Parts: sequence; C-alpha cells; structure tokens
Amino acid sequence: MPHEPDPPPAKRFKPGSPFFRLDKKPGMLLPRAGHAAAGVEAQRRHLPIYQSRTQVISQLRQLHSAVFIGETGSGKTTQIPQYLYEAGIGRQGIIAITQPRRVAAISLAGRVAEEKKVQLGKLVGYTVRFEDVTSPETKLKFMTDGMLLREAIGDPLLLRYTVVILDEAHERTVHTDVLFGVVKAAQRRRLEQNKIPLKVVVMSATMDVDLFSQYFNKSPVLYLEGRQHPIQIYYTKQPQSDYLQAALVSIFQIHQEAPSSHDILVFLTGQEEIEALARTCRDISKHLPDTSGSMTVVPLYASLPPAQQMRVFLPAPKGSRKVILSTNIAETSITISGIKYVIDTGMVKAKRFNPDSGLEVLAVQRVSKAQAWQRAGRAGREDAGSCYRLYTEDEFENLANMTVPEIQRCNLASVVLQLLALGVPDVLNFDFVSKPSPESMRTAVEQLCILGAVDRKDDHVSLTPLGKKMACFPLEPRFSKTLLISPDFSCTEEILTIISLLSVDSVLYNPPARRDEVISVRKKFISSEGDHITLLNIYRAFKKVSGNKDWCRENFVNSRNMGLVGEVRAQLRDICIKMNLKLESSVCDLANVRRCLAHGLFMSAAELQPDGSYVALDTHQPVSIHPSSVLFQARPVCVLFNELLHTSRCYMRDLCLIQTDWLHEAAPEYFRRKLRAIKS
DNA sequence: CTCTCCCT
Repeated sequence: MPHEPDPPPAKRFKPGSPFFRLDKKPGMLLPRAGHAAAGVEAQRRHLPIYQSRTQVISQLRQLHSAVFIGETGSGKTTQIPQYLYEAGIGRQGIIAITQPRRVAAISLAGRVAEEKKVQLGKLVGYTVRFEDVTSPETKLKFMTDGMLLREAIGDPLLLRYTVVILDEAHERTVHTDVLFGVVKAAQRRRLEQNKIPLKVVVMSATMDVDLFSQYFNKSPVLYLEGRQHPIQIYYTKQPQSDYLQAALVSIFQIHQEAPSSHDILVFLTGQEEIEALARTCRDISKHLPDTSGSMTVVPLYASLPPAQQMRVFLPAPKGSRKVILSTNIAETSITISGIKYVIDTGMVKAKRFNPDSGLEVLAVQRVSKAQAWQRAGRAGREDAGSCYRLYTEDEFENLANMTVPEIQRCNLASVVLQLLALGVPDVLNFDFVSKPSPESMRTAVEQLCILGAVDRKDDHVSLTPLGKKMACFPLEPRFSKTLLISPDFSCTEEILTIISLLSVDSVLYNPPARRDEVISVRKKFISSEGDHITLLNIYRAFKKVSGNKDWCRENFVNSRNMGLVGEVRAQLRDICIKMNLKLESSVCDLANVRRCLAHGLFMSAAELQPDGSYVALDTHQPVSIHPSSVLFQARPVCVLFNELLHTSRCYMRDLCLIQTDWLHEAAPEYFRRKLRAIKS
C-alpha cells in the first residue's frame, strides 16, 4: 500500500460519559430494586415498576390516553397489562398489546401466562399471522401491530377492545404509525357515539415522546426506570475514514486486553461485509501468539439459515472469545446474553424512498442517536459493559435524534388501500403522527388508480369493488390485483405459488464461499423465462420431496423461508376460495402464466435499448439486471421486475421475460400516456 | 457482477 496505514483508532479512545440518562422528565422515579429471587410472584414484585404499581393504576384509571417511557428491564410490557386486568380496568373487553415483531408477541404472552399461572390461550393469549392462540376467555392479548391493523378492517372502532397498548412505539414501524391514527379515530368516534370508551397507552423506550403526547391531546408522560446496567461509552478522537479497519483494530485490542469470557458484538451493515471481516478475523487470530487465546467468530444476519443463526447462542469453547459480527438484526430482533463489549461502526444499511421516481434506495448511512443507544444497550443486559463507538463525540452529536419513521421512507400504496378499506373518509388528509410527503401520498393514489383499485373525483378518493377485494389480501396491491385476474388466464394455482415466493424473503441461500457449488446445483431449476418461473420450478421440486430438509441443504434452499411460502400460499388460497375464485392450474403452459403476470405487474416493466441498456417504462430511468438474476447474461427484449433497488446501480431484481405487446393489451391507456410523455 | 430489517 502506498500510504502509511492509519494509526490504530482504538489507541485514541477516550472515555466518554457513562450510560446514564440525566434528562429524565418528571414523573415516577423508581429506586433500583434488589436482585430477583426465585418464584414468579417474587420476581414480579422485584421489578422496578412494582413499587409504583398503585400510582400507575390510579393514573391509568383516570386517563383516556397515556404515554409511558420505560427503560429496558422496567417490566412495563409484562406488568401494565396485568395491573389493568387486576384492577378491573377495561374488564368489559379485551386488552390488546401490540408488538412490531412476532417472536416478541409470542414470548411475552408466554411469560405473562406463566406469571398469571394460566394456560396460554385462555386468559392470556396471542395472535400473529398463521397463529391464533386465543379463546373467548382471552382478556390479555399480545399481537403484532400488523395483525391489529388487519382486524381493524372488519371493525374500525375496535369494539372488541377496551384498551390498546402500542408497545415499542419508538421504533416507528409503518404499522404502528398507521395504528396511531386508527386508535385515535376509534377513540373519538366511540366517545361521540356513547360507546364503551377506548383507552390508549403508548409505550416508548426513548425519551423523545413529545410527539406522541401532543398527538394524543397532550396526554401525560409517565417515566419508568429500568434495570439497565451502566455502560461505559468510548468515542474515537479522530473521525475514521475506514470503519471496517477501525472495527478490526478494536476487536483485536479488546481481544488482547480483556478476559476471554467477555464476548464482543460488532454492528456492521451487511452480509458481504460481515463475511469478509469474519474471514480476516479468523486469519489474524490464527497467527497470534498462543498467549492471547483463541477467537470464535460468528456471523449473524437474517438470510443465514436457522441452524447457523443459532450458533450465536452457543457459548464459545472454554478459553475462546466469542466475537459476533452482526447486522442490525441484533439491535432489536435477536438478544444474545453474555455480551460485554459492543463495537458500533455507526453505520447501517437502510431503505429510503424517492416519491418522484418511485424508487427505493438501499444505502449505507449513519445511524440515529436512538439507534446508537439501542446498540450500546446490548452490552449491559446482565452486567456493566462497554461500547466503543467508531466515531467522535462530535460526530455523535451531529447524528439525527431519531431514525426517520418508516412511513416517510416507503411506498404507501398498501397503506392507502388499507385506510380506504377501513372507511377513512379523507385519506389524503389522514391524521398521521408524522405526515408522509404529499407527493408520496399522491404517487400511492395514482398507482392504485392505475390498478383500478380506486376512483378519484377531484380530491375525493374512493374504493372500487376491485379495490375492496384487493384489500382482503395481505399483499402489496399489485400482487392482489395479479391474483384477482388470474382466473381469466386459468392459472390461479401457479400465480398463488409465484406470489407467495415473491412476498417472503428469498428462498435461495447463496453463501459466497460456496459460489461454484451453488451455481452447479441450481442449473437444473433454471428457466430461460426468468426468475419467477425458476422459483416456480424450485417450489415444485420442493413439493415433490415433501419439503425434505436434506434436499433443501443440498440445493441451497432456505427451508425456513420455503416453509413460510407454503403457509402464505395456504392463507392466500383460503381467501381465494372465500371469494369464489376459480382455482385452475396451467401446468405446462407457462407462457400463459407470464402473460397473467404482465397483466397484473405491468407497472414494473423495462425494455432493452438499442445500446444494450434497459429503461424502466414507468419512470423512464436507466436500470440494470441484478447479477443474481438467471437472466443476467441474457439480453431479454422486455421484462417484468419484482423490485427496483438502487445500490451501486439501479438494479431490477427477480425478472420475468415477457412480450412487449402483452403490456399494451394489459393497460392500453397507461402505455399510451407513457408514450406521449416520452415524446413531449 | 450482488441482496439492512420487519410484517399482514
């Protein structure tokens, strides 16, 4: 290398402030409770929240809406629902507690059922997609936020519920954000109609809850202290130009100095980076003197097969240090015990949405302060820990306070369709906590118009009969549309399979280290008609061996995701049957299947240009075939794509070969307008 | 010449 290497950043660490939040708002300040004893009841009494039980109950009795700030370990999520129930608040109906993630809903319900000494599914239950463990006796119901939203379509006033607790509100998922508006409207309308009132409780782990409080008519904010152990924060003295190099140096500095039982968790941005750093760490640790002890490097990201993901929970061999290299999956979704050190690169890969181009951009960007605190917190779950931030304190101060809510970063077609199905009178002016831009709302309405899901007269938007049917499917509008027109092409069974495959994470597992093997084993499934048909072939082969796990391993198929495909397919098929859709199969005529796809997905099409490049027909922007596509080497004249993703270039992912004239027969008016737009 | 993460 021509340049002198950067001096190791870890040498320049200086101690920062320990992890104490001094900006506590007035409210209920609780002393730290002693250590939890055995016995479920005793453990409940030892939670920090227990000592303010009476206050919490009396507040909740009086208030229509309340906002809680609860630190990690405060016990808010398991205790507040029980306090409400035990105090007889909202006994006429059900207390719903929403979670952004399925596993959280399931495990919390299990925990509370244990505490109440009842069988799960009786008094305490949960509802997530594909699983409803509730009964008529259920009064405390943990559910995913998406599930409550689905239920709201049939019951916009949420009349089954007397209390809705929106937990993890700081994460600002689209579902939670839409629910804010739904529960607020339900609360108001129930009051107007003299129905049983709806209590709303918002729970957040971060301090900046003014927005929530303002939104719910300035409802009071109550503070609950947690049981987070102190975390020493370190910053670098100088900004780092290469966060990977900085991470590497920090890992080995800790490795040289700390006892081998102290595990390290490193936050990185993606699979490729993680696998590369894993390789480097293993190489270096092999060449260290024996005195420094060995190192067990474990990669962690979502597309890893389940068996490999489980490795993060296994203790390292005696005398070896566990180093986990993870994406933001370890920020919230997966909790690993024994982490003493967190190394935060300060970077994350995240999606942004450009409403003008309709383009989603996946880019490496800086985390928010809230995210940085979340990452640091992963070091203090059982004991005091340390967090090494690979950026300066100034850089930290310049980070955004909160991550931009997802609703301002995604395509809103589904959201708008859902709101219309809920009977929201004026969608364009829906009362969001954080408004998405008017352009992205307009883009969504326009997309739904083109699909025939909505009618627009001046500023009034309404659902068409087709749109009403589309909203019944838990799918993106373009997919429900494709499914609904599939009987015209006598291929509903094939479309069900393809859409299920496209709406879960990829069923293909591509370990970079075994690339040649993957290519040779996948050959037998590949179709010159594109990725959709290739996926269909894989699904059919999977069915033929009845989902055999060994077959999956040999063929680099992710069996968990493939299992999910089966569940999604069964659910969609049930909805089709309820709608009296004719379920026919077009086993051999796959051209017919592709023609059906063209009729539903015509908005995502691209055409080959004379110079060999591609242009998206909707936005006219230059696009390229993603190298993972089976059509990467081919030069198809006209294709559909499942997704546009802007990374190093603007890539089309999952392509399907089609004929250009199918597009014109599918949406003549739309393409006539597009042509006029090109000419002018 | 390559894919953050959830969810109905």
